[in-house]
Amino acid sequence: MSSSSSEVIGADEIKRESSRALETRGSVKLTALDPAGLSMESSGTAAVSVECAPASLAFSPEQVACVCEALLQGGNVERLARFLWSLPQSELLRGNESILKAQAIVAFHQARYQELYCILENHNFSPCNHSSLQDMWYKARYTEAEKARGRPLGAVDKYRLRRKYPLPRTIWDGEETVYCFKERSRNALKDMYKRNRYPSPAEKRNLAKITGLSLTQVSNWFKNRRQRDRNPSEAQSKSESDGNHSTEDESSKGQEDLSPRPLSSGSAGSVALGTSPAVAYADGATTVIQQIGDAKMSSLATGMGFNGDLTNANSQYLNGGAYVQSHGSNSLLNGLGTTSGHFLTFDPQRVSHAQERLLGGSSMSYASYAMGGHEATVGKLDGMQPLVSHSEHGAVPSVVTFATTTSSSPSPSGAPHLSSYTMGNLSGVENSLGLPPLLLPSSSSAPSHAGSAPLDGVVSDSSQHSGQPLLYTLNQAVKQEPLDIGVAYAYPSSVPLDHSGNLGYTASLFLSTNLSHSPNNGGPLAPAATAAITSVLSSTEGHAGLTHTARGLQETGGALPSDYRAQEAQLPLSDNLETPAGTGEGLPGVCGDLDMEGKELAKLQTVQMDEDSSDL
DNA sequence: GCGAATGATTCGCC
DNA sequence: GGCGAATCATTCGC
Repeated sequence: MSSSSSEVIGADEIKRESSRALETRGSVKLTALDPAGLSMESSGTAAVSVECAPASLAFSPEQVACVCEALLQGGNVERLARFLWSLPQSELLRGNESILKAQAIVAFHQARYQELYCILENHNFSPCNHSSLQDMWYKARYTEAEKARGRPLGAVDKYRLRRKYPLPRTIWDGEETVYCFKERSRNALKDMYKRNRYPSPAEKRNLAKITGLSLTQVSNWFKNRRQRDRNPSEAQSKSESDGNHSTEDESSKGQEDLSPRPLSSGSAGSVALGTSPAVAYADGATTVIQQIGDAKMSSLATGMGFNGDLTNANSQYLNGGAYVQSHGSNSLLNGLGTTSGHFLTFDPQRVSHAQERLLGGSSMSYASYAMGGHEATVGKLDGMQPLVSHSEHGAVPSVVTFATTTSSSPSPSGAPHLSSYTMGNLSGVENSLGLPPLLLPSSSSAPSHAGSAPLDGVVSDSSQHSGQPLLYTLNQAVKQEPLDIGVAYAYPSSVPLDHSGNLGYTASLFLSTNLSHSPNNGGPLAPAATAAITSVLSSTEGHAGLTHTARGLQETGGALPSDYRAQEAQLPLSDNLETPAGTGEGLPGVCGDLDMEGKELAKLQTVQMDEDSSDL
């Protein structure tokens, strides 16, 4: 608990205040001065004042969830626990996922593992939470076992625990993984390998996107596969494991043919070594690519498969297991004058390794999925309107203002880095910045965004802040971003309580007391976090379900880091939305698969409060 | 516990 | 930067 607990109103007091307000129904004016801010006076004011009229005295479920998310991102479990404790039992029993997740994390952190297991086993969680909850599930098992055995667990011990305590289906999609790779991913890799042992970088990227693996994993897989194919003994074992159907045997035989070694052997074009054609289906017409000699043409075949609409290729790949391309091949083969039923012959023996790659690559026109898909979302989103206006809206009955600073160098471990609202360009800004009002989609003007697009809609609004671009992201969850901005800024905002109708002073008070500086309690919650939560709490009912996350890009430190974007791509999206996979080091995802990097991010997001966490 | 299978890493080469 | 080779670490089945 914070040393400033004498000054900061605790959760119990929040409850009392809430009850009192219930009785009086009168106007409440609360002012809390965070003593922690006194030390910050040199760089800014830390006074937190709250004035609010209790339009309603309870959080809406969405607001509770948003606060939970924000506190989760902040990483201060104690605050989260206090907040949960302050909630009425009815709120806890609603089964809101964010609350459940928060409860699970608190239980995990407090080593109440049975409670954790109970929560995880008895509530269905959305896929975007699976990864972190799975980590929690296993880590709790490990910790229990370690305590029971009194010694650290080895890899095998952990493996056996994982087998002993399989993930509940509530936090697992049910798809089996073998050696960390899902079967469908492995099939996709094998299928590609049968066509081309040396996929181009673009093909690897596509595979990474399809399989949900990282580019490195894909490359490693091909490298290992080639290496073990070259080893006769391993080839035997491989054929044993892979020889489940005739095509495998054929390909296995062809794999020798596919090896780079025979490139210069034999008379060119005279011997058809790999005669089994690669067949692709183009809009119903069959295009056959016949492999003659070293099947370097397979590169083309592969390119054909992935050419065009990767999204299509993706879904078909995953759904069918077998490789089917409905229309992508057309665009590729256009230049070759292909019509249905044509045979394309190709003699790779005349083509060098590099030429082959070049040839294959030149024939393909991959959509740029690198960051393009994500960046494309950066732009002005119509239908946005200021939800929180400046204080000149005097008619707004309630005002929540706080000014604080980050110049006290937030602690690297405990300081929450919720940068849901961060500045786009802080260069040259010394102390305080006034943040523009948050933008939220108009409920009437942007109906098409409801439930889908706004979840990852990034809005650039350069008009609000001296021409400096600000990005606002609307997400389902407030995300944590490691952002250490060495400047202070203030966020004045009006809170139209009459919009939400149920933002009670409890919320504001909670913010004023628990979200303000509390350096002895894990450090101050970043102003960005506070601003985000405030924006959340000031949301209207029409925006319920959305966490309004205003986030900017800090240009001072350079461009948005790639992992940031990667993480962005992991945002929970509707199932019908394509997740723009990052470039390379993949992002399989919290919502879907995770690449290693993404997993780590997800882990960090959820279990970072575990300070002595070593094996994450 | 053991061995095989598999993914990841390192190193040298081109 | 990608590749092959060697090697390590982990996963998996027995």
